[in-house]
Amino acid sequence: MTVQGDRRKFRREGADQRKEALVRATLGLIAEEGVRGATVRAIAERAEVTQGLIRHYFSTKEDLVLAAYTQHMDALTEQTFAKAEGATPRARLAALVVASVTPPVADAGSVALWAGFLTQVRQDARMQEVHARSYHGFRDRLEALIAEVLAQDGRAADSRDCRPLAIACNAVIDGLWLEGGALPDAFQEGELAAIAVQSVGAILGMNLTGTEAQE
Amino acid sequence: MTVQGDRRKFRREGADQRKEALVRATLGLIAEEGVRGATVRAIAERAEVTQGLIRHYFSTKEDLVLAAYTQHMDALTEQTFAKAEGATPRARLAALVVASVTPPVADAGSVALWAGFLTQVRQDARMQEVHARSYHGFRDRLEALIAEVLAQDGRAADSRDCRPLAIACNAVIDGLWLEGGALPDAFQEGELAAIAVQSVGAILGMNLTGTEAQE
DNA sequence: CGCGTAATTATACGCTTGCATAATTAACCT
DNA sequence: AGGTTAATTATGCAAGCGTATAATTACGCG
Repeated sequence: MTVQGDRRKFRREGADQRKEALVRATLGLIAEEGVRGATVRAIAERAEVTQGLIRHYFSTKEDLVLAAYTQHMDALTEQTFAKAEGATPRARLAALVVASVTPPVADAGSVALWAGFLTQVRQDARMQEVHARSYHGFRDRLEALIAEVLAQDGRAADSRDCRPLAIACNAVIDGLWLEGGALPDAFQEGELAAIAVQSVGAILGMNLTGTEAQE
Repeated sequence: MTVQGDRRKFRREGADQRKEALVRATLGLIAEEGVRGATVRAIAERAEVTQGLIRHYFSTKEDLVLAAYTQHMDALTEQTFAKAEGATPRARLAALVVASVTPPVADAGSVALWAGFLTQVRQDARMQEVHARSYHGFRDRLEALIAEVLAQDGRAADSRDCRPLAIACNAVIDGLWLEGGALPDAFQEGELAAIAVQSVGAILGMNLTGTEAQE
């Protein structure tokens, strides 16, 4: 004769699915409510489990946040480069630039997420590592693409020349990404994309406008 | 016969001085420990008062944070433009660009502060207002300076042309400011400044290099 | 000099937080 | 089938949070 209170029914799930659900819940909460809103209880509720389960999969909340940060940054880079398609290197670069300042990569939630994590990046060595890896990962791929574009034009394309260009292009992209996400109403539809393509073209000394649609 | 416990001695101060001390303590804590570390108790301790006094000057902690944010952003803009001196508009622009990506404007604390506040910007209408005012304040002054520079070269300088240029230049500056602050060890001394001057020059279609030292 | 009052301290309350631990139960194994 | 065990829930705890309120005290003013 069991007491049979109104104890909650549940299904057992694989560790990976549960972890991912918890990570998703964490990201959603930080994006919408800020780091402050991402409490253990709120995360559990959004993932439709009870709070104790979090401890079963992540030995501490810090670990969960680290996992969430890693996934978010990886997804951001991947999402951006996935759209960098085209016949010519120049077209791929233009497409990449446009994708960087256009939803879903550039939106208020992504920026809020990024900013929310930055605080913890300064205090947690593991977070710092993910941050550095993510930044360099993006920039190195950007530098490689820039090198391709320059080579196509018969211009010097070794790293000494390309590195500062990549840093500069990355900065414009980041700046516009940030401002678009933090102040969405300050710009017209497509305005940021046009400015981004124009500016990256200027920095590289070539005309990139229109190339994202070519071929 | 007073009980005379070891009650803390204190000095009375003007409202302005106390408010400013509390604001300074708040900014310092957010920069160093993150928003999480800026508790009422920690702020009071750093300002060398007891926590009750905060409520005497700010009716809520939110108000204190708003005051701190306002002061920080205003100081940042002011600090930057204060260094934008020079005989020619071109020299002033170059100096402004360099100052934007050089300490004390660009440093880890300032960036951390900015990121820490961004969360609250999305949730508090008053914070949002300060954010928008601060961004546009900086960009409008930048646009005016760009217009001067273009006019000197005999180029068109109305707002339709200058606005996108100002947005783009602002973005490079912000991007480099951000990356320098968030990842200080990834760049060499002066590297960001050189890239910034180079890139802004490219965007505006002119050579800005070296002008910050001229005259 | 002593009185009044605003500035400051002291204390406490109710809530939320992250984390620990014990009780339960769904699903797999033979 | 039924026992085993890992996944999940339920409950509790100590610490820290922002805020409220009452008790003190420094200081200007007559």
